[in-house]
Amino acid sequence: MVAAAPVRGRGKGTRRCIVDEAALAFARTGYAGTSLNDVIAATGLTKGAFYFHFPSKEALALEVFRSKQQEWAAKAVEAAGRRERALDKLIEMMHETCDLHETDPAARAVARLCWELGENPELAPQMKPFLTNWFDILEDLLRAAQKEGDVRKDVDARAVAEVCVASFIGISDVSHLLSGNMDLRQRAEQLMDLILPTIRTGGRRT
Amino acid sequence: MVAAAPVRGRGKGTRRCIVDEAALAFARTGYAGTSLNDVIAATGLTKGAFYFHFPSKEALALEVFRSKQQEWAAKAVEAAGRRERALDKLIEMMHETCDLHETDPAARAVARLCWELGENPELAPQMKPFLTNWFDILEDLLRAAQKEGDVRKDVDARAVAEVCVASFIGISDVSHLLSGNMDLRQRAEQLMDLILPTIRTGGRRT
DNA sequence: TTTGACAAACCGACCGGTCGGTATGTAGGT
DNA sequence: ACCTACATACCGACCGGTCGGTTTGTCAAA
Repeated sequence: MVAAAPVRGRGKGTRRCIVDEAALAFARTGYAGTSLNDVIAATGLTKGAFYFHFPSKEALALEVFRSKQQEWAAKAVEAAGRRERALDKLIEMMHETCDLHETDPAARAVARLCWELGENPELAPQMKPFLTNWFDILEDLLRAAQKEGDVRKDVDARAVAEVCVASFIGISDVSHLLSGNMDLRQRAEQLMDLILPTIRTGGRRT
Repeated sequence: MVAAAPVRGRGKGTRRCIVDEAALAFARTGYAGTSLNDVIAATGLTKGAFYFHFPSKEALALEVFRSKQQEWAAKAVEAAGRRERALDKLIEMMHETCDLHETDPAARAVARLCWELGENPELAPQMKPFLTNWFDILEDLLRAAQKEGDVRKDVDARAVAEVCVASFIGISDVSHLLSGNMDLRQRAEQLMDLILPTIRTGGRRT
């Protein structure tokens, strides 16, 4: 009819395309605020094509969540590899995450879907690991930093890890609303300027 | 037709009822995820009654936002009044806010609506003051604490204020997802344990 | 090398239901 | 008589999801 159509990526590529476009949409308008029609229109496909690749809107959201989460974690691990000392790794990961949020508008989808789908009791168990995994990663780094002598031995590594993750999330939300993530790095550094002196070896009081 | 109905609170009370019920719904399912029918059903009213009091769903959300925000600020001011020193006022306000979130499930509506409506460019200007007002309040308290000698003179009061607000928001989100706000106080205290030593007079290093 | 069977990938019309919003009616206080 | 404060009934648009059908790629038998 119309020159036989462009024969899209034939399968795997199409699925990727849907996930990427959905990530953008979910990041912008949230899960409930995004209609499948929007996503489908953005991909240039049709409803039939979509439902061949995904059984439901919820399944799409879960895939977006998993996919973007993994992508994020991979970049963080790579960033950590650029440093030797554990405390430097932690800071480097934070900077890399700032980069990611500044560069990729779809990165926000992870957090948004986490809160929104986490409201659903049967989906919450799949959302919580997003947080607890980050808790674990930072806790491990902080413990290592303690062994390396950069962090005071009497700090509660787990507590600090959880505070750091939660605070960063709050900061990225605020930065998104107030400046469209333009000042994310600055805010993140201000956070670290407040926390690091407390946990670093050499100086400070209770 | 149906026994003339109970002649509800006749006006002002009905409006309040709608706002309260809507706040609960928005807190639970967000703006896009909440249907007017849900809210209306929860109030026991009908659509006609709702649209007598509010011109649109958006107007309702804005009223919920304003109302809950004011309620929150009032409690914070009252809490601050219980203390003498500015730094104590700040901490007391934080505790009061924890109480509020533990007690009132609708308190979350403020933050959720702020993010969700803030996405709308023409509504964002009305959402941002929610953050900047808190920034201002904490900044003033920190400056006062500096004058009272509780906070080091060389700390950037504005920066600390913004970090505190943003971090607290992140912490309350995390606490909500992981424990239904059960551990909010604990997390908030852990945050302060990390930040206060850095800004307090007497000890610490750069 | 052709052909025919089959599966993967995609199309687009269509479904019941729900959405936010409107038009009109009416009971009761003043 | 009039206005407030509701109830009832209804609207078109759009929602997530289904379905029958078409096209395209794969591969084996002839």
